Amino acid sequence: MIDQQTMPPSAKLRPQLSPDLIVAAASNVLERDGIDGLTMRAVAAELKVQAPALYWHFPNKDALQVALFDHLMADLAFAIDGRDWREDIHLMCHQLRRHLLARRDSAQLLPHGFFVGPNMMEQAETILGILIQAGMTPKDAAYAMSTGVSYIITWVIGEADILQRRLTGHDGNDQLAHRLVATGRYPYFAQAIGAFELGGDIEGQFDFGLNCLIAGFEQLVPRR
Amino acid sequence: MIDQQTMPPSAKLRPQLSPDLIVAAASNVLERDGIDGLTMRAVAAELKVQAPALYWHFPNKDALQVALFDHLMADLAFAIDGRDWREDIHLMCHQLRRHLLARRDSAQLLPHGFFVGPNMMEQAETILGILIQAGMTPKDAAYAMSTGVSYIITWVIGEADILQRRLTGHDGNDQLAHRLVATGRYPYFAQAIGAFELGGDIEGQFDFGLNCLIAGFEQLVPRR
DNA sequence: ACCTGAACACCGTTCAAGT
DNA sequence: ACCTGAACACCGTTCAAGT
Repeated sequence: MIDQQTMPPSAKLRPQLSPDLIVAAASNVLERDGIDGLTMRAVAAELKVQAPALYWHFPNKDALQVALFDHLMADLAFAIDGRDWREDIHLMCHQLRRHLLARRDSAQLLPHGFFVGPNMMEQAETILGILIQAGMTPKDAAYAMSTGVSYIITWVIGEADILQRRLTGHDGNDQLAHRLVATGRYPYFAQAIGAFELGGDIEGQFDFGLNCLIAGFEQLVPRR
Repeated sequence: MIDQQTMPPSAKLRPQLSPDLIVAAASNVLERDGIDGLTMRAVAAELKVQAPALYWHFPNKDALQVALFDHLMADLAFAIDGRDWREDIHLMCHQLRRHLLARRDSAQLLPHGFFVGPNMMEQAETILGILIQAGMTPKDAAYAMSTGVSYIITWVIGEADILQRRLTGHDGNDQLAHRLVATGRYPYFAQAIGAFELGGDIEGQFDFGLNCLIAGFEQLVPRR
């Protein structure tokens, strides 16, 4: 006969809660219901537990979101060849963009901007290594990485929004811009308005900003 | 004797609600209580009105926030001399940063990234004019502007967070990074960690990213 | 046309109480 | 040590009803 005290029946059906289990459940909720559906109550329900139980393992929702972000970055393995640092950085940035886009609303997880957690640390080490080996000072490399990652995170948030507006056909912004341009008081904007349209070349625009940043990075690397 | 129907007594004490009045009230609430205090109920209370009244003039809170952002950008007058486009852009970006920092949490107002409203339109026209006159194609100028403004907005959100963490002394991020670096498994990060510290050169880091972008912009302008 | 009262369907978080 | 039950103090938004 099993001792009820040390081994209650529920223990076999549902293992004890842990930060890892909670993060895994939160990941499911985020993928299924998006950032608006990611509530403490929903994560708790996913684990068949009451919401306050989560507060034994995380001090607050922000901490859970940070841990979840770091978890989602764990399986990000950069495929680089180490020949040209410019190509490597370019490739890594595109990979990070795709990684974030593939995990619903992951870019909106960090409440206070870019943050290096335990898993993200590995990726950061790789990036910093490339930049420092290319000839940057450690400080420049740190700034470059944080500027680049911030760019990509912000971009992905905006891109996800554009993709959704395309689906829903909600182009209120475009309509307002066109009305204003029609007044004739904004000649330069009138020339450029095509670039702001919803049907624009979205990946090309990502590359535009990325190439601008990399061009700036190049100036920090000594010529040979 | 005044007709009660057309001129009720309350009309003299409190004029009719309007989008402009609501935006002005929202501006007060934001400055006083920050983005977390900016609720429909708080804006309504500022106007001595019930919250549902606002929904007659704005479809939802997002629309009010967008209108508020545009309002806060109305008195942004760029001081440029038109001699060197690089200097002008640099100056405008610093001015936009200061403008956003001076209006509490204004950078967090836009729910879906950068947006050009009626007031912001004037500023956009100025920026696009400089870039196009410098020799950029209208499309490149549009991409450059949107990349630059996004960079500044994201930066300011992060900078406000850093400034607050300095005040509250909340440097949990730093502690985690130091613990991980102490394992010795991240040699490159160990060299760069000083740049991530809270006491870093914050304006220098802003300039770093800005100069990278402008270096990229320069490649889009024909040499002479 | 424009606003109020009351309610709906939620939130994050706290805390005494259970086991 | 770890979780539940119940509650607190809010949210954005809807909608019938008033004027």
